[in-house]
Amino acid sequence: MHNASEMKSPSVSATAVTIELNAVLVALTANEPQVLTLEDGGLLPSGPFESEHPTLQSGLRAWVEQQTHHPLGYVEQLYTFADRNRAQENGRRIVSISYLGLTRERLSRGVRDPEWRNWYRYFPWEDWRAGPSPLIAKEILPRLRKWSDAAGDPALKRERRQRIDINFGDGKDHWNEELVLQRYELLYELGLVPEASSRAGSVSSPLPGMPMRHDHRRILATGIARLRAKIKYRPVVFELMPDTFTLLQLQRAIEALAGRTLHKQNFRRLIDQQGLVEETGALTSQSAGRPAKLYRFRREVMLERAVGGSKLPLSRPA
Amino acid sequence: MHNASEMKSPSVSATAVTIELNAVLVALTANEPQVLTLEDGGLLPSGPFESEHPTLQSGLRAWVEQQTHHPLGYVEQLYTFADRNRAQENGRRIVSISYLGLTRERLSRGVRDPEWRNWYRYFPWEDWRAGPSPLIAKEILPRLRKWSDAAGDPALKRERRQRIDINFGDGKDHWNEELVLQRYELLYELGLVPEASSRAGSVSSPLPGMPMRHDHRRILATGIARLRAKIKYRPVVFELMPDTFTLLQLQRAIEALAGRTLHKQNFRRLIDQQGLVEETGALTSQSAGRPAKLYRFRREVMLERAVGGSKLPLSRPA
DNA sequence: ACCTATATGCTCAATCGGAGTATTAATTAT
DNA sequence: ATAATTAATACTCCGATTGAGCATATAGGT
Repeated sequence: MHNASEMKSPSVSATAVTIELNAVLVALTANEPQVLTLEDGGLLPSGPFESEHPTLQSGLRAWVEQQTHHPLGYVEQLYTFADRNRAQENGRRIVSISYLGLTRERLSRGVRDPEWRNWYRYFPWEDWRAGPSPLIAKEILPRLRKWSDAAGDPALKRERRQRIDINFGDGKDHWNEELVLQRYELLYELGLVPEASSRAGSVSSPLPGMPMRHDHRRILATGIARLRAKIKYRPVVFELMPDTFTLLQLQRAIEALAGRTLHKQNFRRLIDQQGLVEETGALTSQSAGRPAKLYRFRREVMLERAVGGSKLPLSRPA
Repeated sequence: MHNASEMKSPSVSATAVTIELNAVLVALTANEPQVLTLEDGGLLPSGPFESEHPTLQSGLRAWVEQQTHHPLGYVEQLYTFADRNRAQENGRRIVSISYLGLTRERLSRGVRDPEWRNWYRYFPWEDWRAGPSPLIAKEILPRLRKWSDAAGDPALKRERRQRIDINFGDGKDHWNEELVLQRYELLYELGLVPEASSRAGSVSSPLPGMPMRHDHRRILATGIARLRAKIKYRPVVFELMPDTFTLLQLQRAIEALAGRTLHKQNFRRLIDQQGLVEETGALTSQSAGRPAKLYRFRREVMLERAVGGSKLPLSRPA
């Protein structure tokens, strides 16, 4: 029984840690995905969790809103980890809890430090809107192939080749836009990003793409990956859209996040099948081309659609 | 600039907290989903995070394996939260980080305290393998309807009805097996589970289904929900299966986790389309019925399949 | 009057997914 | 032994979904 009680609650002597909250705050400006950064783009906003906050999320909201003077919309937890490479002055371990936040407005516009940056500056190879990223074929794949060819064991070589294939495809097609994190981790492992420089081999001329301090670029990758996955089964894009918008604007928004172009007609078919939006009655006036209808998000569907498509071949209720 | 530096790292005076790791350990025995519990089923195994562990996951593995004397297979993080209702003797806040773990063997069999329990003892309404759970129509829906009918505002009433519908359907069909957590939370909100008794209204004769202490049943719900979602797009079931198995055994395993029955023929079609398994050449001998082929999991597919199906109507690479 | 840029409507074929029928091959009960 | 029972497997059908395009409509600009 003593064992059990040891398991059930931390002993008083349990290690004390400090909680750090990190935020990947996303907005869309001019059809470009933006993320809020600090210190010349080198850090994600982060702050301590103080015990007066009732929950972690409220703690996060508190300092984000205090810093940005703007309400924060949708928030979801990303991941928690204990950074083994960081400790505090007082020796306490730091545990980082990261969040993804979506917001409609550009916050603190023009201000120098909290600054919005296009997330593709950090991950240039993730933008396929103009076709397969040339960076992959020209810079990345050659180095990855060198790595897989360097494997002695044929089995290991096959494994490495497979891993490259899954993550980066053949440079042309078979691109899975959700693997943002895995791709970053592969590049990190091979020392192809500056953040990896403290480890083993030196960085052999790092790839294009801005680094961040600590593991903030990894956290950003996690956030992008999560968002790219989520837009497929939850109407979260609307958190980033203005109240009314045209279908093309909506399409461009999703394309910006996914880093891929969509088939216009099929996209429209999908949208109205899902009943996600309704016409406002108004039309766009300015700009070239035929005026488009304006739509608004049907907030009701947040309740209607439980989604969660089953890929399981269910049987009849009998 | 001072603002910025405040944001980037916790001040030395930042609140100290204690980390508690919780585990939802799952195994399958005789086609029933089992979860490891302590103290007569009232707690999930949990232990403190000590700073000598390089990562959170290794900390988790360490004490789980020390307690159960068995290696732990697949592990994934579930959620992190700061329980507002709990504080430690020394006043430190407790932050709980929960994990889902899958294991092939029944650990410490027959031992009294770490004990495996069928998870449907905690969530009887989640088992639809024998058809729509009668518990829902007889016990749950009547009480939920009382709640929705009690709403004065018609808009509120509609909202409540919708919420009931999404989560529990009409008692017959439209069941979404992934909403384990949302359903539990709804029941909790309405005070229909014993754990909610400390709050507002007293519990009006709680529903069937064993409670747990603290918020462990909520954590369990999170784990089940995650696993039910994951088996649809990742080959995690195999972490719970023996080395070789028949297709029916595999089907029963998935049915146990999902709480629903599958269409046998279509299930088989799906499995071999995906190329997840290969024949061993052997057949089953004992037991009634025509002998079945034995299969094994093709570990290679872990690499092959990046899966992540897109529901986006992509356009051609142009 | 054209040209260009969008918005929208519709079609067509391939594939997928849900449901069921039919047949084969073992074990168990009578 | 023979029939009943339990599984395993093979196929078929058909409606819904999805990927790709063609065609037409409606604006502003030159």
